[in-house]
Amino acid sequence: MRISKLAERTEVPVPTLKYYLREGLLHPGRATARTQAVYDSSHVERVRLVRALIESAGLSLGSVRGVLAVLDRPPATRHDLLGAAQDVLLAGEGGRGQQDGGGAASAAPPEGVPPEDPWSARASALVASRGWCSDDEPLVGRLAEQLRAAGAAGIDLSEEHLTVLADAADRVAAADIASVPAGLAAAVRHVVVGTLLTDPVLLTLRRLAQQRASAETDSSAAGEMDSRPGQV
Amino acid sequence: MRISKLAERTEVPVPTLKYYLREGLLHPGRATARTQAVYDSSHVERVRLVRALIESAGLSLGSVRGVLAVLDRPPATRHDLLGAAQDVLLAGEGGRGQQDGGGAASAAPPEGVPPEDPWSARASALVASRGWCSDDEPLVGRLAEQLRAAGAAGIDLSEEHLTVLADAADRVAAADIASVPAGLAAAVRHVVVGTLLTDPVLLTLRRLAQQRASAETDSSAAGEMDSRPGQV
DNA sequence: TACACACTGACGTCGCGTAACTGTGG
DNA sequence: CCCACAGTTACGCGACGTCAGTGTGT
Repeated sequence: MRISKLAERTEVPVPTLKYYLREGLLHPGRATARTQAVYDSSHVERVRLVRALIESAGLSLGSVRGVLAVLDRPPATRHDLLGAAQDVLLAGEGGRGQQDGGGAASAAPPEGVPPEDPWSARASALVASRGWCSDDEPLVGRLAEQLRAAGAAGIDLSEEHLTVLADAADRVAAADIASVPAGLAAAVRHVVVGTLLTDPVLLTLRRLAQQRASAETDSSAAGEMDSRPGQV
Repeated sequence: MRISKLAERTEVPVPTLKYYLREGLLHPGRATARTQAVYDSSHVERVRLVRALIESAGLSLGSVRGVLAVLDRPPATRHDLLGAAQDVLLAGEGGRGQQDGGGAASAAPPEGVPPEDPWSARASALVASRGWCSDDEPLVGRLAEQLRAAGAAGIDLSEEHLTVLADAADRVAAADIASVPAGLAAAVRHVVVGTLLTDPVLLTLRRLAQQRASAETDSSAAGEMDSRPGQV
């Protein structure tokens, strides 16, 4: 098929397809002449994948490029698979995370162990208590950063709450891994793309469930209300 | 304190603070003269909150504005609380979601019920089976859209997998609601900000747990590997 | 005077497309 | 001859700041 057909089948405008071609998000079609190229079902799938990652998972084009790179060059072993997949998943979902701390002058001297602020400590403790691999610096660091942000915003997660989150993550992850197909290429695709695309699903479900949970609490206690808007 | 002190305490540059002031993300300081204003701890908290929502939750400034509006004008009842909170949470996290479908000409006639594609049906069924309020159109619609995106990208969630996600969401939501403080203003803050800031935590934990789960599977079966990179 | 501040508008950068222009072939 | 296409460059737009100028108080 030619590009206009591809545009029609994917519901993506032709100029955008050309843009993706230029950006390397879409592999070139097979040229039949110097001004003619044909595209096949792989292109359709690719475009749909790109759109899903952008629209649903909220990835940037750059992150999508990284994902595609992994999918195209699947790692050789299943162990490498997860590593590569995690690298990609780290880059995805916003890309913001940790810039330099610049914490001015921490009181702690530059000993062997870095300052080890309470958030990092908590993150490490959680990971350790779960038996999760603690040698994965980037993810644990990201977790610490997120806990720090929550704390700075006035949200202090109770230990129980955090445990529930970790427990939920554990169950979800078990199901994730259990549903991975046998083939290596299919596996990497399923892990990476599946995780990225079910992340928003999980969050939506959380909101839906919150409504329900809140409705129950709501009906049980309906008298008390003090609206003191001062506490920001 | 004056603006330079505020900048120092929050580690946000003065021009950026002024920008936030202009954009209405930060309430003005109390003016002591026409060229002098003082800021207090509420400003410090506010800035930290804004930064956390932007950096950790990945919200846009516009979404942050919406969140702050709800925090500043908390709804009158607990029931309204959840509604308002959900509205905000819908707007947050990217804002992309559903544009017009433009599905050309669906075969189904324009009967009372809209086409009801399989993804919407599945979303509704899931919500119904869980006993979640099914009258919340936007969240269910978003869920359907996310399922559709996953399907288009070649990810078909099994019923079991989806159930695990929903189950996890249920447990998390119960913990979320259980940890809500008594005061109305504090409650809305906790629900909205807490959810937004623990969303990324949950996703990070999922990744961490995936590593662990994968490592176990990895060690159990280590012989089979067929790398056929053709399948996209 | 010198300085910090308030306020304003212009400017810059990056991501993500869109549109316009110039060929070339069926 | 016309139209669809390939390829390239230019342009636009929104988001997120950053800078520089001007005025005012201490």
